[in-house]
Amino acid sequence: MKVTLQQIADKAGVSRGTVDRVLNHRGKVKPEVNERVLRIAKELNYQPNKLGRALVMSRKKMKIGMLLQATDTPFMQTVMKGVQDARKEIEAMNVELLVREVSDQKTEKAVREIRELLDQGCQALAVMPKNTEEFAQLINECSLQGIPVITVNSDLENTSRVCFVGQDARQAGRAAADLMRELLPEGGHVLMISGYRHNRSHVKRDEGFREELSRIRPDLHIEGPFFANDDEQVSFSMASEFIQQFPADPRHPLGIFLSAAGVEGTCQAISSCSASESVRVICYDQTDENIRLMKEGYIRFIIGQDGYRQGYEPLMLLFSWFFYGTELPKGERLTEIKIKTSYNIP
Amino acid sequence: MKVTLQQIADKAGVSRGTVDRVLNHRGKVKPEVNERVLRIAKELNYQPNKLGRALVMSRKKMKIGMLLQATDTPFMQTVMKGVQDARKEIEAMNVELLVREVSDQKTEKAVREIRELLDQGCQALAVMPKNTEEFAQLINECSLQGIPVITVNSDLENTSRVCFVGQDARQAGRAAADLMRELLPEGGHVLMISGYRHNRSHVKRDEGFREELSRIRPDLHIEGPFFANDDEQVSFSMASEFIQQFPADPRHPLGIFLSAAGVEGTCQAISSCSASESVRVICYDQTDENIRLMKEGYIRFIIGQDGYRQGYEPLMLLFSWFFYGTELPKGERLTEIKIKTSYNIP
DNA sequence: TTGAAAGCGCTAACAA
DNA sequence: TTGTTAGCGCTTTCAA
Repeated sequence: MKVTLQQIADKAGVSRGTVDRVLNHRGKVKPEVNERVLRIAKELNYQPNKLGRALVMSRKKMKIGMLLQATDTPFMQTVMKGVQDARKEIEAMNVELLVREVSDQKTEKAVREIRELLDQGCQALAVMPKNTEEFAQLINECSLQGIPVITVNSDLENTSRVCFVGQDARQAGRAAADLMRELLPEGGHVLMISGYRHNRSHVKRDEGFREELSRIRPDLHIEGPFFANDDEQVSFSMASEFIQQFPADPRHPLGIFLSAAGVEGTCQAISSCSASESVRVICYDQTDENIRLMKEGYIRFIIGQDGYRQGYEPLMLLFSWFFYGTELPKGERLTEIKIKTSYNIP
Repeated sequence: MKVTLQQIADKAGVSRGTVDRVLNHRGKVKPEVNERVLRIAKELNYQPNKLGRALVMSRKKMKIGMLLQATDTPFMQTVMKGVQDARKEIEAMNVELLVREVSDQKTEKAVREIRELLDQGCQALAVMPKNTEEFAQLINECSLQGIPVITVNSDLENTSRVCFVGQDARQAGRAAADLMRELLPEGGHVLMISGYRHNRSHVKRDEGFREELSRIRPDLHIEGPFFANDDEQVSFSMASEFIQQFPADPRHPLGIFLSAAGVEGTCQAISSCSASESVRVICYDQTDENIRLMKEGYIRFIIGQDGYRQGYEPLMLLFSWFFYGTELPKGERLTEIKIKTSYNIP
């Protein structure tokens, strides 16, 4: 049988209340009592019972806030699934979850949303940050007030965010390069289509890919990266031009690497050139659309970043921290770099 | 605020006890009261509070039993990690976990262990089964007694096991074939080294691999599968002979597919032939040893089956079922087929 | 067939 | 500085 507060209290000749005070550092306790209780707790190897604590906590009104970006993209849908599941669990325990979304690129809009979250009394925050100074300062401000912030998907180093949940984008780029190496013939051509020049994830993937591919396959010719700004029309043009520029056949295929959106446009280009047998595509994010295109034979590999976990884990970490008193992890919690083919995708 | 038993009781003009009786089908209740309570509960969308229930349950003495096989293999170490983590969570809630291990191939030994688990009062079971009639009957027997059984790693279809947690072995074989297709030159040679002829997972992987590879790369020459019976000496000989038999160079490599153990022996063979540049190995299970061999450059791809989850999930499912009253899932819970390269492995 | 009450382990408000 | 007590939501006696 597990050891309880009461048992410690009995052994120490004090009341439960005092033991609670000692173990949780609330209120003043006579030093000698303090020490005695601490010693006995250690002797008995006391582990607080999560359920007891939780039952009490569920009486309080706690709020967790979350800020998401560009929730209309397919990848974000995956993240949202994680958020929804977390919401269910969290709300069952009587904790409120406030989710805000910003779709445009304005920092100020995002900052305002966070302030509103704070005003509404959120005691913990999970945010997909903008990479600006103003935003970084806001996060530091929160920490100062004792409100832990977890960054999601994209990190903000050098702030006092408590941890980061997301992918190592550069390594994800390298992993793609390592797969591409197997797909192309001696002296083959690769086109790199990226997203936004100012998006760190995109750029890091590009860097990782290019640096690793030119190292392990110096014979290949790498074009780009070109930035399609998530515009399918643009990626369509880029891919079309590339395919028409270089001759290819099924035995000597071309490669296309996409570090962001633009997959649909690229595949349409391949389709309209009747080149699906002679172009090998590697792209990111296990979205429904990408999965479909892979099953249709346009995409060879998808690199996944476990969007579900990015939605689910930050919230559950904050929840457990408050509710069960678990420690918040520090530093980076890198989500798995998933390699998906049509054979291991749902 | 969440709706509680008491609120329903108030609204129905009865006591909490009666509401509990109605909602959980315990004891007799006057039909009209029964109906009224049910209606109100639905109206209010009553969801029982897990914590309240759990706190009461933690008073009882519950036991979960688990039967594991061949726990000395590296793969099983991964499973054991999952078991240990589950144990920690489960025991924190005052539920006992009894784990038994059998190392030999005897069915009767395993059956005896299960009977002992039952004698000791286990109310739920997770087992890695033997594929025998006797074992299947034992599982059916348990279900008859109201003891749910979850099969782990290897399934026993046509029994009344409540669900299965493990990999789709045949599909995992196909996934390997799809990777191998990219690694070998026109008319190349592949060696298949398997484990035990009577092990269903091994055989299914073999079947999936062979069937898919010969479909998508009919030009390749496939040797085997040969059964090494998890003996590194044997796999060493097989691999050595294969490498010596067919000429190869880095541009025209050979392929070796291992559906079970024997990886160490195979890599030693490659090493002693100085052929690491010209042999491409695909094997199973993300074990420390395999990871090391991959980092050393002997293995190109590892197909993982999420052994951790196989240890963790069955136990947590049974625990939540008993403790929180959650439903047990039916059918197959297939663990992810993970494709690992040296770029996405820890 | 039903109600009342005890109690799971913990926190927090109040009293001393 | 410490002890007492009232719950949190639920299950489970024990009486009625």
